[in-house]
Amino acid sequence: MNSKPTILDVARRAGVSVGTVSNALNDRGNVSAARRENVARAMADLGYVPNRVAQTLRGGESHVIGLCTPVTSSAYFAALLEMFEDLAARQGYEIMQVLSHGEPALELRRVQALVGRNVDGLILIPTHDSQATLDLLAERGMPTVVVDRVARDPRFDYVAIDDRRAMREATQHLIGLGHRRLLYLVRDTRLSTTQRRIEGYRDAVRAARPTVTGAVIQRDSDEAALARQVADAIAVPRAPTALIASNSALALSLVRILQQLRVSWPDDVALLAFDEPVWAPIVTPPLAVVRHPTRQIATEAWNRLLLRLRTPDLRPKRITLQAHLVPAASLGPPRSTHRAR
Amino acid sequence: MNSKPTILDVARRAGVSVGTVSNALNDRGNVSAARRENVARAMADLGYVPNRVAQTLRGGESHVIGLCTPVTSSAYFAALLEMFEDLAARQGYEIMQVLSHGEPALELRRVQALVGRNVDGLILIPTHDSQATLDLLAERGMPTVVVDRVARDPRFDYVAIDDRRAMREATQHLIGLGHRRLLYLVRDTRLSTTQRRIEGYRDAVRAARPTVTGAVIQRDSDEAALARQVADAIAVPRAPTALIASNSALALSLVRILQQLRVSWPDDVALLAFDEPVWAPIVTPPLAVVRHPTRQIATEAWNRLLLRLRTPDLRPKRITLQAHLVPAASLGPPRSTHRAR
DNA sequence: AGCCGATAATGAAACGTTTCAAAAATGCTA
DNA sequence: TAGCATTTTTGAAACGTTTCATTATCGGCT
Repeated sequence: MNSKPTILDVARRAGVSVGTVSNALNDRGNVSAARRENVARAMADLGYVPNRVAQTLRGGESHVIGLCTPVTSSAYFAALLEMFEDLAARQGYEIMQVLSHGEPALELRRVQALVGRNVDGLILIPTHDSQATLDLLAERGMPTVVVDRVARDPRFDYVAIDDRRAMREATQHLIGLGHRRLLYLVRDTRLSTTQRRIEGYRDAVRAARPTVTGAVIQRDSDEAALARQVADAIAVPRAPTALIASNSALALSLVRILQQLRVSWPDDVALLAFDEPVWAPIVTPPLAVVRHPTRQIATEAWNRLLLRLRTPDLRPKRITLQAHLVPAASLGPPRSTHRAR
Repeated sequence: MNSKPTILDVARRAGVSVGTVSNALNDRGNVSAARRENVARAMADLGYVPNRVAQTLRGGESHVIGLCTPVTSSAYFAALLEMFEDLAARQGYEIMQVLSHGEPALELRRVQALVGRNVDGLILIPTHDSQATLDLLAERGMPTVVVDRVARDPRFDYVAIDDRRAMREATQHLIGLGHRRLLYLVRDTRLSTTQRRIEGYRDAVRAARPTVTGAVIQRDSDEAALARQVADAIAVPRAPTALIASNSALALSLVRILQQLRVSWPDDVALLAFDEPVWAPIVTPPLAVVRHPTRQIATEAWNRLLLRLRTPDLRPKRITLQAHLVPAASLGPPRSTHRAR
């Protein structure tokens, strides 16, 4: 019990030197079939499991990839983790995940922990200000792929969706349906993701001025305050006829708030969410969303990181993916148009 | 760039020996204030980060806790991970998560990977048959807390909810509302969690026999097949008046299916889910659930594991927590009773 | 000034691998 | 069978820490 046989134990039992065991283990050439056989048996008998820690210390490669995300409770991040873990497992890597809770200082500490553990590379979903973290990583020459959410830093690879375009197209779609007064709900305007989405939104609104107006409401996670704000925005005479939530969590809040206010969609307002909550198809009526290409993001980021591990001085690259509108019954023409018919 | 200063570099720069740096770093006694100061400055200048790998190799403790779960895309597991990560970060640990996808063979391989990485301890959410994994862990004397889902193995600590009781009480509640024909949808009957829930369900049904009957439908993730089965079950003359889904994913499927069949709740059937999907409050009408005490599970498991790390030969213990019914509008009296009024 | 007991600082061993130069064994050829 | 070229095998160094037995330094007392 509690035995941890080492390579030395194996060597003794097989009657060979540690060097030979190591060679057999990593099947390098130069080990005769007989020895190889002996060693294999000895390993099996003892239940030997190579000590990755020692391997790492000696060899320099840990075969651990760090993953730093704000949280995991969001379905999007959980899905990313899951995909990375699968990719990793297939290729002899482990994932070590660490949470920043969106706070720069905490992120730095947690990433430092990863660095101290000799991760081979890192996938980072940054906070609104990851400068310190990025500086650390650049200084250490840590292979890193940044996903989403931050102004571009020329030292790193990026995988991101084209938020601006996706949001512009979504907004145009709403305008095309006849909506003239829009309202966009966002949470953290410090995130470049949010900023780019707002830009896209404004692009579309601007192009249709002055007929179309687009407001933005910013709120942290205080749902009660958000509820008041939404209630106010909707109560005015020329109220918005289409509401857009910038992510799933916000969409959940918004739906709850509208239900409480007894505002229904698409009759009273059209409803759209950026990011795809699992429950989009089952609210009544179903919610239209802008879908993240999650799987693509994960594979692109992973492939890029692995490529960079093999070829460290690759020139940093930005990989941009497209997110698309998935229409559903929550979209409809504005009420006035509706009536006009 | 790409510099990885070691303790030796720090020692040189501070003009002391490596031993002293180590002492200063882990502030052990016997280091004069002056030296301590020097060392601190040298570390800051060089951007020194202790190499955890070397520490682990020498010291035996890795300060990494392994976490093996079936998936992360379920909100329940994602929440557990998140809580563990927070607890870990606070106490100088990292979490290394690994996914079994519910397959015993894969689980074994992934857990072996964790063992090879010298994790100090392990939190395991088993598959339907984790015997091989548990044997491995027991043999290595790996401190392990098992969460949920498996027949008890006397060698390990357990944290689980009282599925049987929770399900019995939930079922009794439905019966109390007047329901006489129940239908329980489950996914994997090989999981002891599922089995115990079914037992609880049967307990309640049996106690109310012969007035009350309770059927069970088992289905893998094939939603189309499930849809047919549900449609059939509901089409018969004396159809069930209350449906229960055994977890969130199943609840999502069920809601979708019922919507398609244009069966509404609570008028046509009462609806209840074991496990709490985020969307429970926003489907119309809101879904009643049996809520997992997720936070409690996480803290109990974590505390127990840390206790066991400090005191290895603790006697294994089973910690049982209660899950409670959270009523909502999806529960109502059966249609017939309804009409009778 | 010389000693003594504390307190500080040092340096080498050890953790479990991999790697690599060197030694040993083997096979071939003449 | 001696000599040489290969192929196997070996043993020790190295990775970056911690630990611990030694040694050095210091302050306080006679």
